Amino acid sequence: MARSNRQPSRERTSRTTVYETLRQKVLTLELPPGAALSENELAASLGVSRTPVRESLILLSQEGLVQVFPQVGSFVSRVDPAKVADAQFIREAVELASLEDLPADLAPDLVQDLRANLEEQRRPDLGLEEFFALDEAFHQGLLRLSGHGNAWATVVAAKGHLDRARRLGLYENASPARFAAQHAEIFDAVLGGNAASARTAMRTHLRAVFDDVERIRARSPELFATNSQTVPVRRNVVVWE
Amino acid sequence: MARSNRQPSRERTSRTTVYETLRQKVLTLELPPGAALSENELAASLGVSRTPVRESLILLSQEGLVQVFPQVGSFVSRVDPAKVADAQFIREAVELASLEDLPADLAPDLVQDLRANLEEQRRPDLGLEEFFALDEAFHQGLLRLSGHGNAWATVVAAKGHLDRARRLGLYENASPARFAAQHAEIFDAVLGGNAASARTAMRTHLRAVFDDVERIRARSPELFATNSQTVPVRRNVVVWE
DNA sequence: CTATCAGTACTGGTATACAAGCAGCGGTCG
DNA sequence: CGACCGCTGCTTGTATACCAGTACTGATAG
Repeated sequence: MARSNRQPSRERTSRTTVYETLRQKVLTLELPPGAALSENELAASLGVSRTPVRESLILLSQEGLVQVFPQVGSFVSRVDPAKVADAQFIREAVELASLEDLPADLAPDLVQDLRANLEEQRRPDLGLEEFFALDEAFHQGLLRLSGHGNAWATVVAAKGHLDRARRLGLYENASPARFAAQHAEIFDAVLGGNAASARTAMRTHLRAVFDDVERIRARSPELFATNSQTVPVRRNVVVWE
Repeated sequence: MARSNRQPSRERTSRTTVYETLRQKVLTLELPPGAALSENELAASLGVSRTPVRESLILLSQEGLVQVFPQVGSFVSRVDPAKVADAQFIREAVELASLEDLPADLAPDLVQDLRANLEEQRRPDLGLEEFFALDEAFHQGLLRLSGHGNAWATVVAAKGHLDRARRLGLYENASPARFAAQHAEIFDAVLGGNAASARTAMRTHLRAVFDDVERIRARSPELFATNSQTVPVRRNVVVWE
């Protein structure tokens, strides 16, 4: 067997790379909702054994991004509108609350980072994935302003379903410019110390994508969970060679 | 053909029981912060193989309750004051936000549950663990009133460090009566439709334990993480028999 | 033709074997 | 005496073997 580059020195284990790879593929919809994930197939394609793959799937399962049915199969979770709503509620609660804790004088370096971030968002040739990365950094940066940057990890863990819905929405109308403008509006209100309008702008912004979910659902229902209990279906194993 | 309502027949796996057992022992401080967790020892004592134990430790590690150092060992995380603060912030944000979403007419059955819960909390011979269980149910019940019951799972995942600090505090003064009274106060304000006083009462309540953390830390510093980088130390393996 | 029922190939769950790294002990050599 | 260095026993990481359960397939009986 070909032995891959062995370098498990510290913290960089096979499991972490497999986990990050799979998580990214799920969030970017490269692995679409409903896709079957075979531990054996993933292990073979990633060049590792079942163990790290399996442990990654367990982690993703705890995040709600993957569903594991014993003796049946593992599947990318369909986007659950209820979970999208939950994530929306949590995110709004946390981000709005952080605006209340903004200090009188903001940390200059954090402000500078946010400014540069907004500048990047205005680039006309921005790709969607680039915009998502900037968006993530922007919102985490806002949390940092009030000293609650670590809370972002919790928000991230909860908003997997929301993120996939967001991507579905952006893949359709593909207009990050509108969100970039909203970001700038929030930022200006924060800089001006106008807490009330910052709250309003933030709430408007966070609900913009959320309101699109039903529209997307009507167009691509197969990506969403049915209200009834999700049913695992083993796909036909028809291989031509 | 009607597809049979397939429910995950074997949700009860070794891993889930091991995970729940370990998590409970960590939260109740039966496994105190800093304790060494050997996968082999745990497997032997629980009567299973390393696999489910290991997978449980990975899950607990993702929750921040356990730290795993490759090739060194696994340890129960020391209570991190920063994470306690993060959990406090998130919990306060979510629970206060839910109060804003309370419907005009509350669901009668949920109200009845909460009323019975509060009645239980008044029992004079209530044990600490019983009180904790009631406390959890009460707060989740409040979230349910506003239709955000599922958000509790996210709060639970984030508040592991906070819970351990709470237990440390309660083990000392052991007066759940004060918290029970605060619960009743919140509930009365909710029933009366007085959103403002409900918010105030909730905030006061949630911060009561939090303010005790520093006092506890002064008395039992070994249970808390040092601000400097935590250093894993392999304990001496001296066994007399 | 239809219904039934084994066969079978797959699934994830668990147990086990082996690999690689860290720390302390104690002998050895300068 | 002191620095070094391999031995030893532990740790977690990974690979693999085996198990129980499930669903599709296809032959077979009615």
